[in-house]
Amino acid sequence: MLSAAADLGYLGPNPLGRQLRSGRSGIVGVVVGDALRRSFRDPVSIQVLDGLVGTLGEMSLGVLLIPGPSDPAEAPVDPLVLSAAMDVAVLLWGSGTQDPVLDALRRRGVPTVVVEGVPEPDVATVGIDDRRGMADVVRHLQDLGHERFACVTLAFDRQRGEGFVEPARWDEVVWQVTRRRLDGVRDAGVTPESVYETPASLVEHGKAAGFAILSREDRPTAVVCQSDLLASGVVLAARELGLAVPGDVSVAGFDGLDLPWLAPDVLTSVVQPLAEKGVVVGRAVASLLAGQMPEPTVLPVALRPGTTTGPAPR
Amino acid sequence: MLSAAADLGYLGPNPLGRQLRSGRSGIVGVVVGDALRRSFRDPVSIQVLDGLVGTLGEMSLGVLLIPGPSDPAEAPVDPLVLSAAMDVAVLLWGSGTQDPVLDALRRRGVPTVVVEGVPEPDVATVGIDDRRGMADVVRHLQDLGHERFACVTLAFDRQRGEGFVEPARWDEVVWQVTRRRLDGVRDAGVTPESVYETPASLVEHGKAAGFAILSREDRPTAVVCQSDLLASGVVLAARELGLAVPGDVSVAGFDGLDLPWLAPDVLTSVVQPLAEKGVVVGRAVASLLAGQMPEPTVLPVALRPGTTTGPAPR
DNA sequence: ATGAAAGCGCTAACAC
DNA sequence: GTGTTAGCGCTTTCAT
Repeated sequence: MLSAAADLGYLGPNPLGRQLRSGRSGIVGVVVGDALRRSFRDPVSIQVLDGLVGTLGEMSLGVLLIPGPSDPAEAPVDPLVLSAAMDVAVLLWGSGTQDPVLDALRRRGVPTVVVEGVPEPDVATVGIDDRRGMADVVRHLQDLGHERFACVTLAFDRQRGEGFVEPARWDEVVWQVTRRRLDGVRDAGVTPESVYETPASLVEHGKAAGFAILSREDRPTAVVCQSDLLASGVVLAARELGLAVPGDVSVAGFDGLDLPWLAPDVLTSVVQPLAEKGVVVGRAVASLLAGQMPEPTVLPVALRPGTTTGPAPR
Repeated sequence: MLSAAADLGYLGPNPLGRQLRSGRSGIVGVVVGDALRRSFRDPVSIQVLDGLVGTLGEMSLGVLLIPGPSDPAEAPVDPLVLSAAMDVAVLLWGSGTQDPVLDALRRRGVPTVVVEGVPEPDVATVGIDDRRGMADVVRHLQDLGHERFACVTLAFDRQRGEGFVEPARWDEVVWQVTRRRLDGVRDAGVTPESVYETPASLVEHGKAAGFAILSREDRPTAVVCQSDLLASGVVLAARELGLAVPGDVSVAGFDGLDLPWLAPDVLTSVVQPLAEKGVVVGRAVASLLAGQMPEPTVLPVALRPGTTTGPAPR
């Protein structure tokens, strides 16, 4: 009988019918917080996505990739956000309040998990204690005698500026990750001598920042970066400028990535549990599907001292 | 009136209804040829995916990520392949004939684009001329006087072995990319002194291969690698062994990636148009949706001589 | 036990 | 032009 059906051209149950009937698509829309080409080059997003896909796969849920806002000029909301079938949405790298993507999802009534965003009552949130992690790494540098700091930050907002930012703008940071990590530095009682904004977490931007910061006459003794890729760019810049790390300048990052090509150095960094974050997001998705609103989760981070930080010179 | 509807709890048109009605889900299932954690760490897949997502986005199509076969022990076909709604499927890194994933898609009647696979009449194929590219880079090395070659290859099959492979197995390569690039070496008239299989295109595996190949007494003068990540691992291994590149050993890769952390070296490589490949795949998807079977496409590659290859020693 | 029917939310066709 | 209806393929309910 089954073979008879096959002969007649029946190709198996049509998922569309089941989906309409059940009201469920089995799809989780994941808005990566940026153009895909950038997100995908970012090991941080990748590892979170990996943990997430694994967890969702066990629940027979698929991941629909949705590009986040890319060019400042372009429409901030991808059409898929507006019209794709999805049971739950995940915003990786949730920006601040008043995110147009989040607003659109709210209007559609799509339950949403925001990663690294601001906790709000109607969305699930998963984040890390990055403010404290940043404070920890700055204190580590203070213990080593450092007093003159520069910060290399992620983008402040959709404009994605590149270059030194005057102090007046330090409090006008729209993107939460950038903001919290900058606040962490100040929690340790430090006012950086300079803050350099980068448009994205890439080695090349870190390198540019490193050249800009370290070729000044009055260069700082410690450079604190908001990501490991940025930090490794700064290390490479220092090496090319003939500066010893950490002899002349200490460099610290954030994320706790493996950076084999920095060998023999190991970057001092704040380790965050990336794959676990993906798993926790997956569990939050499951809760929302079950009609529950999970508690906001804040995962711990840990300082990992490496070989790129050392006693302040002189 | 519209606001009245909103007040009554209407949240906009339900995509599920439209999908059932139109018979179209607007979703393209992309089977990444590997566990996501590996694919995502691979800049090659990422760039193709980026070009693909961009092109599909313009057509209002979404990308559903589907993990490929990961562990040899696990089921070779992800449940999503069997039951997710999708209008077209894309197999990145299509293996050989008799791919269980492709068979499953055939049975479901899902039109499919295979990337880097074997052309077959009922599926669209997009690939590159990698066999010829490999022959070109080997000839480049021959012109430099090299006669003693080692090859570092991608995985032969799902077993993903790691280590030297005896000549008897050189013709039993299941995965087509590996096979074609190995054939390319022989097209140039070279029989490698040794072939080293790696389980995945990662710097660390290249490093292991480099140590194994270059610490032998009778080491070759040229190491030809099937990917840039593998090649850069070999370069790092050579450096750590105190060998000069290209003074003592020349190293060539494949893909044409930017590898800033290899600086000041630029890897000699065969450049393939990665993002363009994604765009071409996107166009093939569009053809299939329009009911056409696009011609098999083979994109060109180009040798990019860098600083990691030079005259053979002595 | 097996079988018939209703309805999920939409769109396209048709009637007013 | 505005309104009604049929049906996409499935699952669930209800009747046999």
